[in-house]
Amino acid sequence: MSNYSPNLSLLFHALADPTRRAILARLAEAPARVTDLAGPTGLRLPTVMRHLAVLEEAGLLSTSKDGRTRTCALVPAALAPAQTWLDERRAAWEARLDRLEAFVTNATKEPEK
Amino acid sequence: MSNYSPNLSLLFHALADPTRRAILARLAEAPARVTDLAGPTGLRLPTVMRHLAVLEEAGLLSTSKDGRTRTCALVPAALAPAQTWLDERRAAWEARLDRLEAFVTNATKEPEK
DNA sequence: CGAATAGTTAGACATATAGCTAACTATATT
DNA sequence: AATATAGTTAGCTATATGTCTAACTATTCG
Repeated sequence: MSNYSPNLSLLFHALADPTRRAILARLAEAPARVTDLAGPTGLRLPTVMRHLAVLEEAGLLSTSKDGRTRTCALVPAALAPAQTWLDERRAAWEARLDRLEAFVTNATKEPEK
Repeated sequence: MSNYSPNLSLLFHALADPTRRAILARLAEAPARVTDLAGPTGLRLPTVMRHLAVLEEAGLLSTSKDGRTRTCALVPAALAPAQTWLDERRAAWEARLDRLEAFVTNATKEPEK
């Protein structure tokens, strides 16, 4: 619909993979090199690189290369759009439910089926 | 790593598609039949059904069939795991950043606390 | 009954995703 | 200079995803 938002799609897609969430968890402790991230996951370097590319496109991490090593670091603020979306939706949805319940409660006089 | 959670993957994946988010937005107004959901999206019924299956697997909506029509309704509480995950991560990540900044600041100026 | 309506199932198809190996570049280390 | 280390690029494979059409199963209605 008119509610199109490429950022949200990239963000949620990036977060939808357990390996990527594991990478983020690892980076929450400290910035790390690509090899450091590959170790715990048991994946090959090129595979990890793909995940890093997805995370970076979503804005969730930034990388910098120094000599032959690339260091990856979290970008905490990148979560904001997802949080905002969830907060807004949930509030709206629950408000709707509340109104519905109020309506049903008021209309308790009609049996059916 | 050990933080594996299939629910989160299903949830985030379900939310990663703009069409599915549009369906959720439509359902936020009121429960709707499958055909009602197909209309605005411009998609065919089978396509919409697939999206509904994804959303239902993620727990985001529930459906019930009455006669020949199926009605879909939101399950607002289903967003909770995603919200919790985001809140926790973001808090932890920013706390880490703060500690880092404090460290850098302390390293260049007089120590406090 | 017979036709219209709502949904479902099955299958085709193009693209995307997640993983791999092999081979290459660039930087340290010895 | 020779070798080891860190990363990158290219390309293969299998599976998943999003979309469609066609054909089938109810249900409802004139």
